[in-house]
Amino acid sequence: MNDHSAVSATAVTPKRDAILDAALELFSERTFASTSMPELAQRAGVGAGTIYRYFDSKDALVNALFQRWKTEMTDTVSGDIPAGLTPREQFTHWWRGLWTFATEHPAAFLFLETHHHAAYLDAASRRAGAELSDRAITYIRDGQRRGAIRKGSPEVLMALVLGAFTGLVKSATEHGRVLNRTTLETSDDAVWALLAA
Amino acid sequence: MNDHSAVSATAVTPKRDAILDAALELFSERTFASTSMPELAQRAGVGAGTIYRYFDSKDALVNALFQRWKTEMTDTVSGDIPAGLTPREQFTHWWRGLWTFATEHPAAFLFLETHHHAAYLDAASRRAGAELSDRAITYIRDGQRRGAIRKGSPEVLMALVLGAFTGLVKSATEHGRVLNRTTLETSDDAVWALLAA
Amino acid sequence: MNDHSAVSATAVTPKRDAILDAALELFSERTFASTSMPELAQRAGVGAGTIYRYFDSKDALVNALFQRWKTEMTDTVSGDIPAGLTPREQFTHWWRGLWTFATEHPAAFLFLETHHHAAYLDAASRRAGAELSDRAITYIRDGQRRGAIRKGSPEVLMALVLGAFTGLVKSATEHGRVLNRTTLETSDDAVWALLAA
Amino acid sequence: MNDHSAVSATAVTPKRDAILDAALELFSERTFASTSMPELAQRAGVGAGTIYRYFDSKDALVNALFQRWKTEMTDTVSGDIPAGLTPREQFTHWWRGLWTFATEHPAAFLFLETHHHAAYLDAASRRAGAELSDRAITYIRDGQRRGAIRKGSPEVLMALVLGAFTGLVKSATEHGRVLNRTTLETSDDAVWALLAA
DNA sequence: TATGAATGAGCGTTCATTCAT
DNA sequence: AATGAATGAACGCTCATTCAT
Repeated sequence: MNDHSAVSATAVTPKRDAILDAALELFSERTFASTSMPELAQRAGVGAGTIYRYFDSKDALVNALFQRWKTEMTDTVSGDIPAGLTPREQFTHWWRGLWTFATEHPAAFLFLETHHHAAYLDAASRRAGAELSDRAITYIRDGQRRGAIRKGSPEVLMALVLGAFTGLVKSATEHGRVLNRTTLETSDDAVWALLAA
Repeated sequence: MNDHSAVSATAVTPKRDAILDAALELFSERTFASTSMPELAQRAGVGAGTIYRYFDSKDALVNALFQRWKTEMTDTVSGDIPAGLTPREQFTHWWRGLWTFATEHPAAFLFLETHHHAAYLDAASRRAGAELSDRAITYIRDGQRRGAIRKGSPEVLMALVLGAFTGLVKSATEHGRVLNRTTLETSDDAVWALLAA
Repeated sequence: MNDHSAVSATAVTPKRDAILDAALELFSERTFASTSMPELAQRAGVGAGTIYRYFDSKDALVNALFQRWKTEMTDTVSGDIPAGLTPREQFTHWWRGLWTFATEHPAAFLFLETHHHAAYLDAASRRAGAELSDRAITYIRDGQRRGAIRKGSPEVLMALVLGAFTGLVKSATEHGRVLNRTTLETSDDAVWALLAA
Repeated sequence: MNDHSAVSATAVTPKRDAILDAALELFSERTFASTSMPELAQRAGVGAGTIYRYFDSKDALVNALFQRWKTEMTDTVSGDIPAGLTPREQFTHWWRGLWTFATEHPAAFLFLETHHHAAYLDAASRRAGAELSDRAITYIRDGQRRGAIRKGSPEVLMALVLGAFTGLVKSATEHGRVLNRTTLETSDDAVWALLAA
């Protein structure tokens, strides 16, 4: 069992990072199942055996990658929403957070989306995956209590909102467009209308 | 090259259908890449070699499957919208059409979604995939002209709407829920609010 | 799980036999652990994948081989000892049986000897391996009761006798000699002296 | 080429010894082929690279180990047989020597036996392996000349005797028994009967 | 001298595809 | 038309060996 977890976060582990970076590229270009370890090794610029110094298996690698980026996304999206805002203002923080993450790390966003349900995700990955949803549902429930968000199952509303954002990113990726600020603001208004009471 | 194109559309080709049906089951249970041809042959109740009488390769099979279901979905969703309706009424037809397809063929809906970007899709599949989007964009553009749908890029609005629906279906699947009529009506209102001027 | 056990014993399965024959050659020339599957496939004249139609794994193959030959050896050595003989006469049947088997199937004899304790042998192999010993111990116990065989632990006496025979075969193999009839008769007398009361 | 041959025999080379000791343990627990160098390094408490300061390769290591223990066994078994004894008395020295070595170094005894024929043994190992046999054959030939040992090929008689002893040790090991003094004395008599004229 | 991270050839095994029946 | 035994390239992974530190 290795994962170099004892190494401090500031330690330089360039090969481990090169492997994770190459994995993110390949798993979002193709998929996990259709990326081979030799291919990954080559892209990372390491020997095939080297991957196994850092990760126990292909599955362990994809889980480490998933957790790393899901945590980053959760922090970026829901990490620093100030208290004392109206639900409408909070929504803009959420939407802008999603936009920031998807713009800065488009491959990571698509990787997380594509691999969300995958059979090879372990308990830690599933827990990491649930955190952002949990926070969003809390936000929606609170907004409903304050009369700002429409009635209905918070899970359904969240699914609609996150689905809409995902649709936006995929569409932009497919057509080679970027998510510009105009799109951000238009969509912020439109999706808030979906949510508003 | 075979695809039985000489066989008339109404001819009964039970093995071909059995193969496509088994493929849909397996590709949505696991994934395309992690389904093997012998496995597929067994599920379809045919010999492994028989698949190659109907499809040139595994890739050709997944393309045929994609086109079959994308066509079906396009027809179900946008096939019979009566003329002379308001944009709001038309939207309900669209949304109900999506719901009908996703409810009657949940595996097909998820299969189409999952494989939308896949590298192995050929030109015909991509064309089939674009048809529904094209019709939706036409609808949105028309609604904007009539002042019923909010301003903004039709592509973006469509991405938001289809993304929202996809989010709904995936969420239901993940939590083992079905898309009931209440959810249908609640979401119809909410998503129309997203779209409405 | 395959092992073609449903196939009748008289069915011709030439590839399966070719694989087992090649495995016997290689496992006795080198060892199980240092024989590779590609090497084995080549020696057997089949593709590497073909081995896996007949055996689930390398371990399953070595177990099938062990059981096949241990059964054959048990039958040859202890299968047809007539009733009503003196212990001395019975001993000659045993010794001649060992000699027959080791002469007709020298590689099999060495393979069985070398792999007797191996960690990868399964329960069925261990059971097959114990049968001949059990019969030999019964013979010794009976000879002791009749006063023809010397006192002492039957297990120890059997270990000495079978060990002596094994030493003979290994020595012959090492020096490229065959076990001729003179050696057979000399050793029959000598080993009976070991056993006799 | 290294083997520290410049180092005097009495020099303390604790790492080399630690490596050889760990190798004996592991090669008798599993086998040579299924013991990895990193595993061996860890058991010996040295770095993986360190092994290569003392031994050129895995093969060189197993040869060094073989020679070390074969020499020790030869000395223990045939090193101090006093002159002027009868063949019967000498035999007891031989048998007791084997028993002493196998009791004090059971892993070494089994290692030597298991690797006797191994393809990777070099000329020096084969020479070391032949020494004890040569002395035993000289003893048998002398005993035959004096009329104390039965007629027949000395090689065959030696193979029977050493084989019998090996069978005894393996049987004891398999059943978790030790070679006690009673067994020693019983077997001394029995095996002398095999040898006696 | 000693280390252990790094390598890449080679392992056991799978699977898309072919072809004799 | 249909089969499924057979293939061999390619998979995930291991390990003897090297070499920068």
